[in-house]
Amino acid sequence: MQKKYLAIYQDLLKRIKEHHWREQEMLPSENELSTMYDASRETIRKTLDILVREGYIQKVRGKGSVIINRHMHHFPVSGIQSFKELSQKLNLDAKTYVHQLVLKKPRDEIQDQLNLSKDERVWSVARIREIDDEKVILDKDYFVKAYVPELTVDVCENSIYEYLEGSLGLEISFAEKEITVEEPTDEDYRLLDMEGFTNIVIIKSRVYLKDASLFQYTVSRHRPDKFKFVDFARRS
Amino acid sequence: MQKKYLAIYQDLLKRIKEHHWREQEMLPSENELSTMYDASRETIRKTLDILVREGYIQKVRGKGSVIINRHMHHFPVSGIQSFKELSQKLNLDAKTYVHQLVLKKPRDEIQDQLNLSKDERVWSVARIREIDDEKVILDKDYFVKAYVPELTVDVCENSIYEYLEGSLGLEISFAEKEITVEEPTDEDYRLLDMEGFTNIVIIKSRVYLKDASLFQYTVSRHRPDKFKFVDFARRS
DNA sequence: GAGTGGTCTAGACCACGAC
DNA sequence: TCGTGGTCTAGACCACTCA
Repeated sequence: MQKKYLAIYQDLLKRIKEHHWREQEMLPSENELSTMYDASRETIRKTLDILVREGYIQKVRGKGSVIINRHMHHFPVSGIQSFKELSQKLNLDAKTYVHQLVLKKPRDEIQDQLNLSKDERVWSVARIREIDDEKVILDKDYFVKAYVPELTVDVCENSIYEYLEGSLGLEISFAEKEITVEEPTDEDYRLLDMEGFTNIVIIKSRVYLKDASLFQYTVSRHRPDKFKFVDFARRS
Repeated sequence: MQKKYLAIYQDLLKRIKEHHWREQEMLPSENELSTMYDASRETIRKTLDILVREGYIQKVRGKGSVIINRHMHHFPVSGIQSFKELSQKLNLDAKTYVHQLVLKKPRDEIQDQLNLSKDERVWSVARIREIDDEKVILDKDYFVKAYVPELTVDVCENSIYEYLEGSLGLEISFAEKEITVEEPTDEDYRLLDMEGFTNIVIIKSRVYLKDASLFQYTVSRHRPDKFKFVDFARRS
């Protein structure tokens, strides 16, 4: 049997997306849902927790669960997503060029970011992303060889994540990201169509697997006009 | 009695921060914790869920809960925080100047962002933040009068959030944020020390209360060199 | 096989909101 | 007072890891 709380979650999510309830309207109470889905109240609460976390509903003590009007649900751009997933969702005219693909001992900064021992090697990939025929993103990925033994230009051109999760069976779990804005380097000017822009948005990520091992470090450099980030945050 | 799962959470968090366990080390199992704290396993799981959500531990099925090495725990800059909380945590030399404080019918964009009816009024506050004697942030806040009946220059100079949560008893619950980079306006050049910078980082937020009502819209404009954002994201 | 976390249950009591 | 969500329990079975 598949997980009950996930099945209920998917059913509720579907109904929410189909506007089965208006925004500001109340969901059925936990007890009602419990009867409706033939599940214990704790199981219902588990599914509602997901909807709360994802910003679809807000629970109000003594009243019920309110459907939230979420402006930003239209821009599904946060969280952990591959460039391919993203460009498909947003229906972008996107191309990827592999600029570099080598297996080597990384320089100190990368070694430090990935907590590597002296002699470990990493796959170093540099890719240029073209959107609407403009080169606007430079992605530099570093994968620990212990987790990713092989990597080809073909895979890098298509989708590394599809390969990692599909063929290698790696399970990505969480990531830390840091966003800053800096001056472009010579390399940025050389590889990207910077037009008049004199700043570049830098997203540095450390990506972890399900067993909490760190396997990837990425530096993604975006031309500022093509950058947008959305976030949903709960207080404490 | 205070909530048991929160008490346990705080105790575990304290121990983690005191490096009671090394990174990569396992926490005691859920059954052991259950005995240690005289709590049911479900209660223990509830406290562990918080630690997982906040990125302190990662659970691994069949093994246990691993302490995560979280580089970014040193930069507590994400989530919902007031400028005062932030500057205190980061120990900044910061000052705030109130540039404008008026109660008025907002312009269309604001009315739209706050889902307001025709005649509702909002407090419109513009504040300039100075860090290390440079004016680098321009904050424009809009508060729905129905929730914030009164606002004074004094409060705006100190901390509006302290006033809202302390004196008014409002409970902030969650926020949607959107980060983009744009060209500075004349106003930015006039009010901020833009030095040579030709871009500005814009953070737009909608802030909601515990009952899911939208009460604040904010546009925060940062000089790019003084901007940094960190994020912790879980996959699906 | 023993131990771990993941799911699920039925029932209890509490705090809060609405009437 | 009644219904809501919030906390907590004791116990069950499953899926997974490791020796």
